[in-house]
Amino acid sequence: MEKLQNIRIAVDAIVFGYKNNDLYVLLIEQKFGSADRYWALPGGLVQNDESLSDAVIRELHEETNVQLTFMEQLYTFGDDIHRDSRNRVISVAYYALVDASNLEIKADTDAERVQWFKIDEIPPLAFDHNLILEKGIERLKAKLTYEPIGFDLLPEEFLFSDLENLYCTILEKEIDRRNFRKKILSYGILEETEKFSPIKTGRPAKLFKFNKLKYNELIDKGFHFEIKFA
Amino acid sequence: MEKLQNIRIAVDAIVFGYKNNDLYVLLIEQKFGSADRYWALPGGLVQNDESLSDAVIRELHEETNVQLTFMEQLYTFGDDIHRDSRNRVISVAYYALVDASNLEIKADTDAERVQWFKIDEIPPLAFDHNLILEKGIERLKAKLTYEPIGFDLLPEEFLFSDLENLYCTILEKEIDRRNFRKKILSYGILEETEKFSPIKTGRPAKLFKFNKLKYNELIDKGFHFEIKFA
DNA sequence: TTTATTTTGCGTTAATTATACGCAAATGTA
DNA sequence: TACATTTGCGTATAATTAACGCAAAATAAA
Repeated sequence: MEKLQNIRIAVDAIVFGYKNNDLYVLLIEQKFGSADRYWALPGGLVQNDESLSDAVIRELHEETNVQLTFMEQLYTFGDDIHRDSRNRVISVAYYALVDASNLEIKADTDAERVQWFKIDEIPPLAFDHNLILEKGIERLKAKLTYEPIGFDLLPEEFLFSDLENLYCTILEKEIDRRNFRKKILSYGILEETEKFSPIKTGRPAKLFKFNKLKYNELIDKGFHFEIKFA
Repeated sequence: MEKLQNIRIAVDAIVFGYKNNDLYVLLIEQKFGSADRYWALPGGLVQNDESLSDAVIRELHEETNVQLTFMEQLYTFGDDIHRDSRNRVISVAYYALVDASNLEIKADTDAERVQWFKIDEIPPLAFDHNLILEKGIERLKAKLTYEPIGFDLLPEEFLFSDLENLYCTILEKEIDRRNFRKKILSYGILEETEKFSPIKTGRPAKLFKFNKLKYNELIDKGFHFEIKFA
């Protein structure tokens, strides 16, 4: 007969933030391992009476203060049976977005440090977390082109140039500013505010808001969001 | 301190097949439960020393003879902690494609029946398998439009009208036969054979083959497969 | 006070792609 | 021989995308 199943199940979360025209990821460094310290994605074992998504929320709350604007399951990593050298652990990875523009993460505790890392300055991570992160970035890039999740990385009110820069930097592509603006505006999912940017150079720019209600209405009518580039 | 983790991990597989101009799914009915018998997706618990995808392959092999042409992880179902009434079980769902046109599934054993079900004639399934299947169909539909996985549901050599019908029936949309043909041919990923269809009505039609090598070459050059409809 | 500099916001045109068809060719059948 | 059926190729038009031009509104410099 089969041996009793002895596999642990964990969740890990990729938290993406965008600030200063760069994409960041939230990492933690556990200190109780004393010997080799590694930066890692926030996460941990799932509790018996807890749903997977609740487990992610809990782990993130324990380690950070971040207010998520979007969260979605990414992939389950369980093909490498030695991804954790101590035990067989299968990890259900999630990725989440936050408005990092004016966000405080929790102060470091005795147990761990928490820090934002630029996406192109990621250190070697614990377990297979570099792999997980890679897959997360891939997914973020793809999703950005067919769902309006870019707004979840920006403040409630933002400049058109912010949105444009977000797309350029994350997708690592050049886009024509004017065509981009025309396209997004044609969808009718942005609301113009009366406010102007506090920036002191060039022509003052209006602040815009994403109208999620309007977006959902359009979706019901068969609308499909899409941003493509050469 | 935390209670020891007591969560089981299983895999389930949606096997899609296409024949007679209809999409089918492979279901099994376990008999040892005696009382209430339910049709269910093939699957089972993951073994300690086995990768997730190996577990799927093994379970499918135990229950069927199918030769997979495509397999991909779909989603991990673990938000409903009572999805299995007996134990907490988290299921990693996969979906796979086969050429069902001339395929024998295993004969029914004492333990279970195996059968193809038309996608619009699915009975109530065990656990949350109807939900899993729904998500699988959604994914299949989406993927069909941006990756050439339709060929994995067809025989090695197929008619253009087969391919066209496959897209029409799975996506439940009408398409213009001539524009569809033009579009696919323009990609240069099909190979014409010298053979003709054995069908005895209308003008004889050439058999085509999907040239995967050519497709991969194009992908490397930045090609993007896409089939859109009104 | 003028003159650059910078960034926004709105337009125009050409190139490409999608859509909607027409129609002859090649077979089997009445 | 005429007819029904399905394939295979083509063409005209509409719609969308891509590539730019340029004035407006502010600050900074001369």
